[in-house]
Amino acid sequence: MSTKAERTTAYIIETVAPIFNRYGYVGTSMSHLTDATGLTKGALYGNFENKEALALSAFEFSAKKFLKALDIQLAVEGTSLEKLFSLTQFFRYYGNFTEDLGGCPILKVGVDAKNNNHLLSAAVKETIRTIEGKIALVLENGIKNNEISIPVTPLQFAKQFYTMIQGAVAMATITGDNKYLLNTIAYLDQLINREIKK
Amino acid sequence: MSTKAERTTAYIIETVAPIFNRYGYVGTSMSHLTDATGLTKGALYGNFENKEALALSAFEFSAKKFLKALDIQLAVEGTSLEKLFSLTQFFRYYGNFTEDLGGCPILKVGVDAKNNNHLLSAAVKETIRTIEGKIALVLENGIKNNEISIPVTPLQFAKQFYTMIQGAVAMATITGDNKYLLNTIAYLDQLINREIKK
DNA sequence: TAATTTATATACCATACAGTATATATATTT
DNA sequence: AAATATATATACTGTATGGTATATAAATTA
Repeated sequence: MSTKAERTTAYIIETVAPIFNRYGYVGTSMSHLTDATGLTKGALYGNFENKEALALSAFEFSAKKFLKALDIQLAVEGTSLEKLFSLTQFFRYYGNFTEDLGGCPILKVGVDAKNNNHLLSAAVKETIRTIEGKIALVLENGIKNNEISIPVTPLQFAKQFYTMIQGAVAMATITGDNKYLLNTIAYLDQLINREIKK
Repeated sequence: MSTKAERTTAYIIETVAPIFNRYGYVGTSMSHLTDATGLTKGALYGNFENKEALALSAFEFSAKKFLKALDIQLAVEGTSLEKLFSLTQFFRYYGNFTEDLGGCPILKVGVDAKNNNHLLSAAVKETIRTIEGKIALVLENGIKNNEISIPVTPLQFAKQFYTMIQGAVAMATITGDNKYLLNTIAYLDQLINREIKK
């Protein structure tokens, strides 16, 4: 069993993550976080060296949650095509998933940290690389199993695929209109069926 | 000729716009702005009611600059196809254009202001509507002149088109890798040639 | 349960924040 | 150029910021 201290650290991270995500690094104050957690500064600084370390742990928590969800979609039983459709289905109502996280962590933290926090910015880039790699792996297997054929490398296609999704995520986030996601996913599903399905 | 006061107001806006864009609304402090302009708080508050009004004027300045560039691309002599290719070419090196603005104002301010500033957020949404409308108009004319045919309404296609571009802008911004833009534009150019060109 | 280690709360830094009242300097008008 | 109107600089609010030293409380170990 975990110690009380470990549970407190975990509690702080999961409570704080959506706040950092929503309001950004500079937009989130320590008092904001003491309010949300019901703890004092002493507790927060006892568990984390400073605000930056806390924000970094918070992003890593959100990123891990996202990557786990991604894994679940791509681990669905069936062909690579079914895995891809499982993924697009996940993004169709991505808003429901990111609600608890305070928005898409890749987009929010990626844009926010760009000029404010190098460590955070680097962590986001690394996460993007991981995401693209996971999608590329599914494509590779699909090619190997003769289920699909793509005109570029798997990684290149994965990048293009995720870029389109992220565009819809950005537009849906900024405008508050989920149709951007629905329409983009409809487009991608068509693209899979017509262009890469063998 | 404009008065000294008007010129000062204009000078403040254009100096301040890229800073707000780069560091976000809360991430930009008034002292940050007095440093950049070489003026004092007295001057800034003499020309703008408060920080929010200043940020709003700054965004509108950036948005207008972007919309003007968009107009130039879409006003190029030729068919609707040539106008679209002129637009995609503009986005190929969009980073050069947005450098002076402190990044893409739609993306940066759109994501940043979402939970921090309602006025700014509304202004971004309005700008997006304008952008989509301008692209849709080109498509409408293309249909009318029998140059293109699209499977959805012009506005719907314009939204999808801009969403894809914005995805590449987001990924290029977050990762610092312009290839996202180059590859997305290559894809879009292909799409135009193969799917909508008559 | 007592001793000890560890975590949290309190009270406090110095600094930076947005914003303002007023004095001074600069444009503009006469 | 003088009078007037306007814009900018200065000096100052009160509050909030991230962070810290230390006291107190609560876990953990003996």
